[in-house]
Amino acid sequence: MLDLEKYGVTMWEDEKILSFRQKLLAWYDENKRDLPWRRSKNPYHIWVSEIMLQQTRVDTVIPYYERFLEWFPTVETLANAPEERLLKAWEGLGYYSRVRNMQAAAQQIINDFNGDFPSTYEGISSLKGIGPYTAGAISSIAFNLPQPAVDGNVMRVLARLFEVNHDIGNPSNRKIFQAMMEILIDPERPGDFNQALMDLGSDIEAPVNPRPEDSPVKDFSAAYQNGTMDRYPIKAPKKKPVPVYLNALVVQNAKGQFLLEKNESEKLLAGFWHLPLIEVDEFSKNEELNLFNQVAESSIQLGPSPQESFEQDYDLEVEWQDSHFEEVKHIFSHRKWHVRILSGQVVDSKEYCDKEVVWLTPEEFDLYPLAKPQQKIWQAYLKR
DNA sequence: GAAACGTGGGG
DNA sequence: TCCCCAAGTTT
Repeated sequence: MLDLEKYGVTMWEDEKILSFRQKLLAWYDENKRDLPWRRSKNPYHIWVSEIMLQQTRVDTVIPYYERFLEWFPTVETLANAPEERLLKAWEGLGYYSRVRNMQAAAQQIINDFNGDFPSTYEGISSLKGIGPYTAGAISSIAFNLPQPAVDGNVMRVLARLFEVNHDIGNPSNRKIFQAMMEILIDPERPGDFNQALMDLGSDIEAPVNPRPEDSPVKDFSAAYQNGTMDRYPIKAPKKKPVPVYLNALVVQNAKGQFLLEKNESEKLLAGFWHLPLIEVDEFSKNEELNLFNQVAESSIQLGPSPQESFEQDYDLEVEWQDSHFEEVKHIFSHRKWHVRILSGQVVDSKEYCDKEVVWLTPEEFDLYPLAKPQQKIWQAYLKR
């Protein structure tokens, strides 16, 4: 057992702990939100909701949750879903490895657990994509096991209750909050206790504009009593996304079809389809001039233009258009894309290319999973 | 342990 | 516009 005193945390006496549980759960019973996944104890449903809720708001999740269970009503249907369908179900939600990991976990359940959702903390933890938070959440909510579910909300609430002087953004400090929760959690209603803290943390004890005076447990809160609410939780600022400059090539053939390519990367937006993208160091002001006037000259100094690289890589001959499109910007957690659109008509195609490409009419776009940047690029193209 | 991994809402 | 944030996990 972790020695909390070593981390400057003095745990309450037993009596105070009992009183806290009572106060918090009474508040939860009166104020809990009516959410779709709270009407179910089916571990598969709880699992789907918990994965979707990772780093994602409740309002965003609800429609995705409903549709996901229609498309994949059971672990088995999820295990056997084709990739395109899987990504389509998650299209727009972000952090797409979540759904890939879910499918891998569904296959684990079929193969290693005889198709039955594991009912122990250890078994649940063994599933792909389930870390300590999610294992605790499913264990406590679906199986009534006394396991803490320590997420950002819980750490923020606890940091204020106990004036914890450790950065909640540092993963190694998670163990402090885990140890506190192991003592505080209500053994009779662990799922409700965990969810009560999360509800409290997402609204009344929100990260910005909290209303601590409305908290049902303000009498327990050291930070509230000492007037130090603004100091907690301690959290280092995040790094800014790194700018990336890209040219998107929108090329159309004689049939009015556009070239799309599957992202074979295992990383960013893996498996999604996109208009071909060519990264450049930076946008230069004379780039547009290069296109029409100075291709040969610029090639010597700057290397091939994006258009030349594209025609070479895709074995196409393209007549480029002199169109100007609005720059598309898209911010990821770690990158900021600046995308310029270049458009043209295919003059000649060698009908061969080593990339996985497809020619689609705009009506057919819906059949393929397209992430947000691509949707933005297409909209900007249409606006012209 | 730091970095990668999406997107949308709100001040 | 910019910045922060949201029910994290994997590598």
